[in-house]
Amino acid sequence: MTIKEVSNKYDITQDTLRYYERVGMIPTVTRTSGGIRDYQEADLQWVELAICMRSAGIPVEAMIEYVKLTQDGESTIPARLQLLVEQKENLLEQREKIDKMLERLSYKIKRYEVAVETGKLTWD
Amino acid sequence: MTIKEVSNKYDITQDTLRYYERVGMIPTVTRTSGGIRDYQEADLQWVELAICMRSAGIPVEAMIEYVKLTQDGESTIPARLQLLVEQKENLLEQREKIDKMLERLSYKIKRYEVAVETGKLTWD
DNA sequence: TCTTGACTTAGAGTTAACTCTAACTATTAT
DNA sequence: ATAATAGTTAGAGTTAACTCTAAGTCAAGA
Repeated sequence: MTIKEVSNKYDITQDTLRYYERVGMIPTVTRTSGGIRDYQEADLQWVELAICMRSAGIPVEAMIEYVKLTQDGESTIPARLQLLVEQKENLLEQREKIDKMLERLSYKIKRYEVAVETGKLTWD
Repeated sequence: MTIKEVSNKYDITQDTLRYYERVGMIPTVTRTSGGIRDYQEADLQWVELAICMRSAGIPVEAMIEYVKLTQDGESTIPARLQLLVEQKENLLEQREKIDKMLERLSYKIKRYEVAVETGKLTWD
């Protein structure tokens, strides 16, 4: 699969795909004899993981560290486990913050809905 | 309340407090006769809202827009409502992404836990 | 009165995560 | 064979959200 196809498939720019590879957020992608990227299934799985992590807000740095560890063999499994557990905790924290804000928003929205209906702002 | 006290209370730098005010993320804070910030209860509520929104990942731009609308009287209530509904939808989307990643992380973590116990990586 | 420490503003600098540019090479269609 | 298209790298530029610096003002204690 060419970089263009991958770009379309995952709706991500070619620049970003090259950037992810360059900084080590995904391992080096398979090339053709001419040196052109030719994404294999394994490469695509890395891309997909990278996109998923980034969209959840996990920093590029963490992903780079994880990729490094996977390249260094099975002795790094405990370190990988620790890294993933840390990121999971971060995400749980972030979800807490979002939930808190969602509640607050719901309250304000209800208040404004009443105001729009009645023409008057009520409470506080 | 001085900026220092607010800074300590909410664990946010004085620089950031001034920045929030400067860009209009919170309305202008009450001053002493000498021009020094003297946060009143209403000011603190804005600060708290700003911190809550930012920690949930709502962009500064959206908050600025919201503050502008609140300064422009009750005629802007429908616009405020729309803004808040949009932000709520964004947060729900973001939470979805986090949940997806959390599931993925849990799966990987389980796999690595088994690997650490048995000394062997299983599945895929 | 003098100094210390907290405050002020304006504006420059930093960081993360892209995003773009330039100069070049390779592949494909005519 | 050659033009158009798509790819390559190295490195500069951009954006959001702070964060820091400089130069100055103000209030309280020795």
